Parts: sequence; structure tokens; C-alpha cells
Amino acid sequence: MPVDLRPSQALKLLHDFNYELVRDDDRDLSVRQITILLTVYLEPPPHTVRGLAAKLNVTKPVITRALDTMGRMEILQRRRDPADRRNVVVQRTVKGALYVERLGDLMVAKAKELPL
Amino acid sequence: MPVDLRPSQALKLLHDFNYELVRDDDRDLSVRQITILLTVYLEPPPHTVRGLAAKLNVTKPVITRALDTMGRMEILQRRRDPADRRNVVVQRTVKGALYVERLGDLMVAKAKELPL
DNA sequence: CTGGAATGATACGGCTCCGAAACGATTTTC
DNA sequence: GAAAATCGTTTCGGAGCCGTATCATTCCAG
Repeated sequence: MPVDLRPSQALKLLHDFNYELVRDDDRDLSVRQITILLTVYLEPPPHTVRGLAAKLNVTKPVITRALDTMGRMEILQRRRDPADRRNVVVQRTVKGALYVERLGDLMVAKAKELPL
Repeated sequence: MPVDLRPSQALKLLHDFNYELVRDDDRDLSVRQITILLTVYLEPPPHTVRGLAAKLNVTKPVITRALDTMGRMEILQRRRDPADRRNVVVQRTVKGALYVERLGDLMVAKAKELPL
């Protein structure tokens, strides 16, 4: 059962959701960072730097830097692949799972408030 | 009738939507810029720099710079308020309306594809 | 008319991010 | 084993955005 959403509702949902992010956080994650984060949390592992870069159509340093930033925030984690030590596997963290959960709950709440 | 959305659906919708933005555009608007844009297009005018800054809980230069950027993109427009020439009124443009419409359609399309 | 208040823009130093290129480490190929 | 390929990181110059403080313009009160 697909979720039925009219364009005006979609735009209001997008606005209300982003509005909360902007209002609450001093510093926001970028759209790229959010997409990387959600990819890791929603799609089946393993996630490598190269794989994420190819999937998102960005260069590898973009992924490396995003991992630096979100690693510092402790919402993502690097791990060397023991099987092939050239690879870096990107993993979830407890803090990151809570962060993502908060995003989902916020979106659900804003969807509930949408007019007819 | 509120839109019913489960957290897992919300997260997937958020991911798929952002994913398209990241993949398609070389340079993305920031979350702040998108919020400013949608505020102008969804809420009743007039919109001033000061008003937007207060509403979004950011400083005035943030709005000024966002208007510089999005003005260059021609998706928003500055106009001096003739009644009180200290004020700058932020207005919509044809190009901006198309841009916002595209955002809404993209979100609707991604919502339709959501599983059960 | 003059001093102060309000508004948006600008200057500044700092931080993050960008893509391209070069680099070190590791694995694979021959 | 030596050479080539792969992978992630780092470096580089450049660009955008950040908040604070300041500025020019405009309005308004007295």
C-alpha cells in the first residue's frame, strides 16, 4: 500500500520537517551527510567508502570527510575490513541509531499534523 | 485526514528523496536554504529579512547571504518595500515556482514507491 | 530638524566543504 | 618477488557559509 501524498502536502511536510531541524540545531548536517547516514542505516551492509561514493555519485574525499565529521559526532564508525585491509567498512553506532530514530519520529509527527 | 506514515517509511522516504537531490545536482542547497525557499513559497507574504531570520532562529546575515545565492539562481527575488524603504520584501519567481514544484513532485513520486 | 531606532548589507576571521591530484598501504597479477 | 591495480586518505587552492560587529539608509519621535 503506497503512501498517498499530494504535492501541497509533500511540500508542507518537507518544510515543517526542515524547519524543525534548522530551528533546533545550531549546526545542521548537509543534505549529503544526511543521505550518507540514512544509506548506512537503511541499506544492508557492508558499506565501503568506494561503494558509497559510487552510489551517491560523489567523489571519494566527500565520503572520507563526511565520515570524519560524523565519526566525530559518533553517529557513524569506521572499521578496517580484516579480510581485505584496503577496505574501510562504515558501521552504525548506538548514538547514530538514536539520531536516525529521532529523524523518523520527527517526520512521522509532522506528517500527522498535515491538513486533509 | 492526517497522512499516516510509519517511522520506517518516513526514513525511507527521506532517504530516497535526498538521494535524488544528491545524485542529480552538482551543488545542493543547504537545509537552511531549502527551508527559507519553502517558507517564502508556502506561507503568506510579505516576507522580510528580519521576519525570516526571527522565524527560522538564525541571524540576519544568514538570510542576506541565502538571498544572494538564491537570487543568483533566480529562484527568489528581492524587492524594496515602497511603503517603508528600509524593508526588503522577498518574492517568488517563475523559476523558483518550478523548482519548488519539482521538489513536491519528487517527494510524491518517492512516497508512491514506498512499500506497504 | 535632529537624535535615535530600525532595517538590511557588509567586513572580518574562522571553519567546512569542494574536486583534482598525489600519496601510502594493501592486494592481485604475472 | 616485481609490477600493476585497488582503496582510502591527504594535500592543495578555491569557494561558500558561519556569527559578531559595524555600516549606510530610512523612518520616526520630540
